Amino acid sequence: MPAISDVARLAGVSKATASRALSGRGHVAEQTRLRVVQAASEIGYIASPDAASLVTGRTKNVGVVIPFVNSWFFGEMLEGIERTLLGAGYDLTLYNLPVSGPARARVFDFFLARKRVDAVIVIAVDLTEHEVRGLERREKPIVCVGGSGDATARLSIDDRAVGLLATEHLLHLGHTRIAHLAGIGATRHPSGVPGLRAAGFRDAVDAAEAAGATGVGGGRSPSGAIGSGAIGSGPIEAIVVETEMSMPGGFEAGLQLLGHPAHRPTAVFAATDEIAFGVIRAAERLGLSIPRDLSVIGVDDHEHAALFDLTTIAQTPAEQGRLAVEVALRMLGDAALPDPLPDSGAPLATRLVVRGSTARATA
Amino acid sequence: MPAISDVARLAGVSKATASRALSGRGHVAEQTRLRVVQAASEIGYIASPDAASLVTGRTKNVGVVIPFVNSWFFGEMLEGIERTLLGAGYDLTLYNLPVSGPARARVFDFFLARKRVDAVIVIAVDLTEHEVRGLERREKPIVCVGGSGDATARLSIDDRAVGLLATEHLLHLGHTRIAHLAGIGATRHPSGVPGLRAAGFRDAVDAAEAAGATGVGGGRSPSGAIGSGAIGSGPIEAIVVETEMSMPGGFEAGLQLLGHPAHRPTAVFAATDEIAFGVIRAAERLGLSIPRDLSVIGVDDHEHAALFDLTTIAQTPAEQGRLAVEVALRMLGDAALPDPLPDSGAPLATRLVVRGSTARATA
DNA sequence: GGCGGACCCGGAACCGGTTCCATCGTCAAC
DNA sequence: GTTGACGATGGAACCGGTTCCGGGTCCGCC
Repeated sequence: MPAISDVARLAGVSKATASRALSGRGHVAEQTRLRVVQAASEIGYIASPDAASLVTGRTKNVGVVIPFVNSWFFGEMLEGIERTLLGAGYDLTLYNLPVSGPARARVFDFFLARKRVDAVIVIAVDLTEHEVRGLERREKPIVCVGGSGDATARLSIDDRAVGLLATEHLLHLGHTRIAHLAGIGATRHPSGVPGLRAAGFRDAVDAAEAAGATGVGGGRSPSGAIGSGAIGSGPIEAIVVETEMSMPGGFEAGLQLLGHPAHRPTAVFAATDEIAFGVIRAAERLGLSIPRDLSVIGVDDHEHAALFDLTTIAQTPAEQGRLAVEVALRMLGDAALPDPLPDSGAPLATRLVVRGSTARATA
Repeated sequence: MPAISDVARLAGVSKATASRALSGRGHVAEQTRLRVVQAASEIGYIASPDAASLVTGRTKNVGVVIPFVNSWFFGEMLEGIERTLLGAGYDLTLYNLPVSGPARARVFDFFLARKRVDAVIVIAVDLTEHEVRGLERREKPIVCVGGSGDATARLSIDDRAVGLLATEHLLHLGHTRIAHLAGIGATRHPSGVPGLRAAGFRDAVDAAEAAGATGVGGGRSPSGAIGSGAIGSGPIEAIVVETEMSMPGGFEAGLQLLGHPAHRPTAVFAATDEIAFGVIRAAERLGLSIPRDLSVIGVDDHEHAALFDLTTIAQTPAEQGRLAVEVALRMLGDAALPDPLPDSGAPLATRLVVRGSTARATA
């Protein structure tokens, strides 16, 4: 393997000049620069990133911590991150770790603590105080996408507003018996993604009841009473059920929810499109027609949403991944990036996409 | 940041001894080893992998080249690879690249050519002669999973046998009008995964026709005549249609295929479960009942297969990923791995999983 | 008692780059 | 005709480990 000293010798210059010529830092006469470049390509020289990062402290490598890769949302985001990093000349080291467990401590204390990565992008994982401190002590920028917590740069949609909008869409269609299939942990972790979407659901229901009760006098239900019981005894029948955030999860929950004819809701707000797909299949299995017997709305605009004709609230994980990388690179003081980033505080964009799975309530 | 010299000073030994004590190589008195370890943890010392790999040439890092991460099969495999690498103390650098295009050349000539990775695991990508040579020149082991080509370690199921088995399952159920929804490229690249599965389909059809024509005299169709036309004019009506290997792809193709009542097949062999899901939805959309009006069999045993009650041929991508890592580590001469690997030449295991989507032909 | 070898340890070279500092030449400004 | 700024370059230190080599001690064995 040729080293830079070989290049230097062949070009008739010193190591220092060869380094300057190849990296572009410092002054080198154009003519000698060409001679060095020529010599390098002649012997197939490729710089050793290890040697370079040993002295510069930069590795041109960022770590990505992600709880799943095998779900549409996370996979899409990972692809967006990867493309953007590659384009900027960075490597991506993947840490796919369960939300908790021994593997997590190992990744943070051993893998990420070393000097292998310049920055860390953390997806849908709440970092502990200890984990944040450990990285900050080593001056590694952290960018969080989704999830909660503070102390770091954070990119996120407004999940509470999403829940509100989805539910309002159903309410405006005249539905009064509405179920929310929330992700697991919605009640236990009110600040997590499932919790925030459920809170938005409650907001919409409460507001509708308050509006309906105007002049009649306070039929507003105590909003603490969710869980999997009914909330609100007013004109709106609302129920929240937690389920696995997947298609089988939505299917199982859907069967339970829709199987009982008497209490069957006429509309379902699913916390994710995958849950919604499961619900749709459960409804079909039970002989219910969508949207005649049941309206369904999801969140994500999954690539299969059009196939299921699913009304949903779109977000763009690949784009979010791209943004996360740009924020991270900016924190590293890297390349002049194109247009200024949106206010880092502002939530990311979402968009209501109305398809055929929601319609006016008929009952 | 503390360096090893700080540890050495604190422990009252030389850098050399400190290095030996911490890495476990060479002889160090147990007592001084403890003193060094104690000193290291006291000041929070963490070795710099850059410095180490600079001199040893090993990086404890393997590169993974994968065309998609956002599909069940690849995502699952990636998770398997990641878990195994992490367990062995290795980092995983991800290169998610389109099957062709400028990004591909960049990854191979720039990213992988540097000394950042010890080995490369390539998934479902056929390497060019030039790419293989480039890596071999730098003495980096290559492990390929799926795909075709030679010159490297390769892990793969027997896709032709899978196609054969799936089709025989349908034939034994009495179906005589069978369609194969193949992946794109099945005819153009006969040695690719879609091509091999399609070949297995043809094998089964040909064999059935030969058996049916026994004594009657050679009704065997020319097996070259596939594409999207009918193959075989004997007792078996077989057709091959290429489609995107996804649920929407299967849905579209399914609508076209099943929409025409006269030529409608009674059974479909889908090249992947995701295609099968699309076909099932298309059938339902057309009012066909499964398995009464249509039998469907897929390949993969996707995590949603049970939900769709889909008969399929199971393979285990996560397990395959684990195996790929073990082969790679073995080629690196790493840790004594548990039991010897299966013959590297032998194809990986698959298993027929019969569920409710296939049944005897009724027509 | 002498000797070979295993064990333990320190000094120093080395991996392959980057960068500080010094030197030298050139040219514009005073 | 100096002075000084600046461009171009080389020498050498340095990043943080690993490993070679050599010296010293202790033990077993002839």
